Amino acid sequence: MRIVFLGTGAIGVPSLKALAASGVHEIQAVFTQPDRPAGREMKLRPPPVKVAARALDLPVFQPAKIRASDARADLAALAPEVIVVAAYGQILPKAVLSLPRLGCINIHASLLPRHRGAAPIQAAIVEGDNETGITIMQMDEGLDTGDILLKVATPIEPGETAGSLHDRLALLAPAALLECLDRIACGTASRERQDAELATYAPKLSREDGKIDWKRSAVEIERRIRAMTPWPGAYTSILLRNAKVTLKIHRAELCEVDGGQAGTVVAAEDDGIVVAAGEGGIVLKEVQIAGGKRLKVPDFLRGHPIPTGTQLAPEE
RNA sequence: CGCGGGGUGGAGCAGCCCGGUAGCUCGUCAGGCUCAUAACCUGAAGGUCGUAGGUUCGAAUCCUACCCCCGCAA
Repeated sequence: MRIVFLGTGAIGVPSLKALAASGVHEIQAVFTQPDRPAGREMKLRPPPVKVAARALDLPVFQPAKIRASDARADLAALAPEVIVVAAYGQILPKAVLSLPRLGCINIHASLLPRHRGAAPIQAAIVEGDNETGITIMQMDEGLDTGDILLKVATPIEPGETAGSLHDRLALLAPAALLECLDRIACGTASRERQDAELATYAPKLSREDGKIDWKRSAVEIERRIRAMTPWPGAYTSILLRNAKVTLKIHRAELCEVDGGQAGTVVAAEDDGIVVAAGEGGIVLKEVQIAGGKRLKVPDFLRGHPIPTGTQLAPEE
């Protein structure tokens, strides 16, 4: 099939590569978001999909707005049979959705209708779901509301972070996508309408979402830490040398704890920094101070002794 | 020119403002104590203080340039 690929985030990269390597599909072009100032120094950085597309020698389009008339004209000129969308980052107008004969197919990183929206992977972990997956759907004008073509589930392992889950899901997508395109080509694709009653919405994350509220239960906090890793990162603050600094938490586990006010350090040993939560306790295993390197707790404690009773996130 | 922190024996840090013998917590090695130990005691090895210049009688410390790491912000 003649395909145009619309994607920006890394989750679409394996799928793009798989399409290119399939032998049966022709990727006419890749549309991705413009290079944006990012990273330190605010240098212009190309999105992951662009890098992959370039490596595959595919034509790349980076319209600021896909709904702009010239961008639509470019698309129309290619006359794709189907458009594949993966974490593109822009809402597609009806004119684009109806452009290809077979419409637009979206790769979504959750089992729809659960976790529609921008941050489905993180939401699945925050909610404590036992499983999540990849949904291939026929796009319509709503936000992730289109008919489901294919779903692939995967269990969420204990201790799994959004980062590791993201990578696994990204690798799950290609097979599902190819299977789906096959069925569409043969006319054997089945469509399942989403049950709106079961829908949940996973809004885009912000920096604030990584802030730990120690009054919540340890179970919730532990999930949040895993969900926010590696981005935006779970963090709290701590008083070191009389200065309040941000402490990023890379790895933590649930633990037993007796007593202790929420947010206070109950013990700080090489085994970890034990913090009392609203209910239960969290033991920090790997942390990072602002400006410092990511450190395992034993190393961190060498240079930053933390007395028992220290209050995290003081005065907030 | 987006803002900011940092590069000091193997690890993590202090010392820098107010130049003048390299320090702390660990680790490593040896010895001791002990039924024994990751515990405790004693001792030892190990550092061009990111790189290159400059100021100075003297620079980890002050000045300049460059390299590398990281937090914020996106």
